[in-house]
Formats: sequence, C-alpha cells, structure tokens
Amino acid sequence: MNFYQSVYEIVRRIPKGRVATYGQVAYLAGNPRASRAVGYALHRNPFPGEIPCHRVVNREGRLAPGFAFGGPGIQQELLEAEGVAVQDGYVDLTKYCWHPEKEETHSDV
DNA sequence: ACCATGACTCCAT
DNA sequence: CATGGAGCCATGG
Repeated sequence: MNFYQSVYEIVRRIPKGRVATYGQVAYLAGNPRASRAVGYALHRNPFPGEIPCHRVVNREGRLAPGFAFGGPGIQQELLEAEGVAVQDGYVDLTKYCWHPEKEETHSDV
C-alpha cells in the first residue's frame, strides 16, 4: 500500500493551475511504469478534497474517459476553474505540465 | 503463488 | 479516428 500512499502525497502536492501525468506520478511514486497502478490507486482511494485527482491526466494531457471522482466533465470544469485551459478533454501539457523539482515559486495563474 | 481487474501506454489493423 | 491486442504494475480474492 505504500505505493498508493506515495501517489496520494504526490498528487496532493500538485499546485493549482497545474497538471501531472500518471507517468509523472508513477515515477515520483517509485515506479515510472506503474502508471496503471497510479490510476487504480486514485480510483480506489480518492480522498475527496485532499487529492486533486482532476489534476492528474494521462500522458497526452487527456482527462479521464467520461466518468471520474464525481461525474463526466467534472474534471474539466475543475481544471478550468483553476485556470487550466481544457479542450475536448485535453490540457496543454506544454504549459500546465507540473514540475515537482521546481516546486512552483510563482504560482499565480 | 495464481488469476482477474483497471482512471495507462504503445503498436497494429 | 476507432478498435483490438500486448506489456507494464499494484491490489484483491
């Protein structure tokens, strides 16, 4: 379960107006290839309010397929509410890709 | 330990 | 672009 815990803490650290990919979280969790397990972790233990699952997207910046932690489209609305431009379920990773090592020192949005 | 599942990712058709 | 198959990993029965 340590893996899940790592995932939760990492996702929790994602700054507002930013998004991280499953691969990114998996990598930080200790397994760059556990992207699948990452998604599984969030699905099984999505601590509401503590883990911004909506900031976690797949490698293309694509949101979850239809459903997610609340309902279809919710993720997109949440991201837009944070300043993340979402298009057809896609976010601009070139702009919103989270940099865990930089720790966001200018999170303005 | 084995089998089945899944918010993933890659490749082929 | 849609669908199917395979590989990857962690969890649960």
